[in-house]
Amino acid sequence: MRYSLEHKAKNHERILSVAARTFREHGGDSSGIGTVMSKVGLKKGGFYRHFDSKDDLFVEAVARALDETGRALEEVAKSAPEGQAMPAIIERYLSVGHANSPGSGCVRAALGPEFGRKPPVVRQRIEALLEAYRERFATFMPGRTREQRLAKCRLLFPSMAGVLMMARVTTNPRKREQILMEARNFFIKSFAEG
Amino acid sequence: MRYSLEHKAKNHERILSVAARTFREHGGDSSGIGTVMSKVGLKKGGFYRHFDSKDDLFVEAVARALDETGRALEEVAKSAPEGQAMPAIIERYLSVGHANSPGSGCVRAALGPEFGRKPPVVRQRIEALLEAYRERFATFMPGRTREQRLAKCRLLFPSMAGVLMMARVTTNPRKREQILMEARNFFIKSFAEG
DNA sequence: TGTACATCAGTGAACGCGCGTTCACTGATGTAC
DNA sequence: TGTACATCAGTGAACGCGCGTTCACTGATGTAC
Repeated sequence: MRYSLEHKAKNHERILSVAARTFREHGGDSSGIGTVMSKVGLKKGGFYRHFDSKDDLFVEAVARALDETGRALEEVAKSAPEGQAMPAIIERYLSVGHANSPGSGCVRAALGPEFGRKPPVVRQRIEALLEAYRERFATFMPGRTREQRLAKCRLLFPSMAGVLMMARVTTNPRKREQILMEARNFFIKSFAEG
Repeated sequence: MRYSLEHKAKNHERILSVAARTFREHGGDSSGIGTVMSKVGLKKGGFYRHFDSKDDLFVEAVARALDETGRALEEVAKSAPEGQAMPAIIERYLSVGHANSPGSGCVRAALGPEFGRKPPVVRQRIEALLEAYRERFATFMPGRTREQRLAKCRLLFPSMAGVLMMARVTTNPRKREQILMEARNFFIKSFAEG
């Protein structure tokens, strides 16, 4: 049977949303199309009416994840006191809550190494998404020129992603909190002041 | 037929060495036991005479990788001029050469997110390996107390791993070099001086 | 020193399973007349 | 306004493939006598 345009758009959204979460939780290589589709309530055969390939879904899911987490961080920044946007962003990024919920968190810390293993075409699409993300956050970054602010973003977000990713190895919640606290202090000192 | 003890030890080493490379190059989830074993020149059925499970191999391969790269960085540190050990380590870690060869590079930047997805028993073994690694490099880190030097390692290595991992997304070699250069400057200023 | 036997690294086949992708088919909806 | 037809989201089955793990079997080596 044929379905309405809204119907298709709604399912497209659902696939993206489920994929963005599942990929971040279990890794892109370990998340099958069949699993994603059945979580949506569809059969895996229907997948190719929505996406060209798994890599295509992967890029779209990364975009979706960056958009979700970017939006959340922007809100944090905007509701922070005058001049405290960047510290607020860092505090939130390096929070225990973020470390404990990879499925709804930063896609770099969850899938970073996979990006570099994708074929060049895919990598370029992801690169463009990350570039847009930096543009989005350069606004909140102190610095004289736009290029300086962008360069700081190019350094801060990957660094924090590395810390978050490694904090997730620790099974002990106290150690996890301590690592994150030390990192928050360091990055706020290095990027949000002076 | 039965084989000599040296024969077994040699094949055990070969499996570890191939796995350490293959896992870092393609990801642990995408590297099969069959592939690893056939690269060694054996059939996959023989794998379980050497390791309990794939997760067991994973941990041993991580240990192997940390040992290889740790050894290389130690040499860099030891042949650096007086007081320049840490800058030398940072320069090497954030080099184009390292970014271009994940298969023989830092296992954090190659497999980091996978660590956090492993069952607690596996994660604890990896945590212990990372702790030993920090102890190894705290020696070269400036700082008054042992705890201070360890804390700096806990921050520096994950941060650099994040930068390296994200630098690998860029397809453009010039951009890659620039990101790494900016990061080298930043981390040397933050960790190797003052 | 020589013989009998136990060990066990490696093989080859099998287990059930999920993978990404393709495709003929369905039937309600949107479109053209 | 009513009818005929094209569209296409979703199904269900199939494609060949590799996955992690198990196991009966092999035969040269190490061990015990």
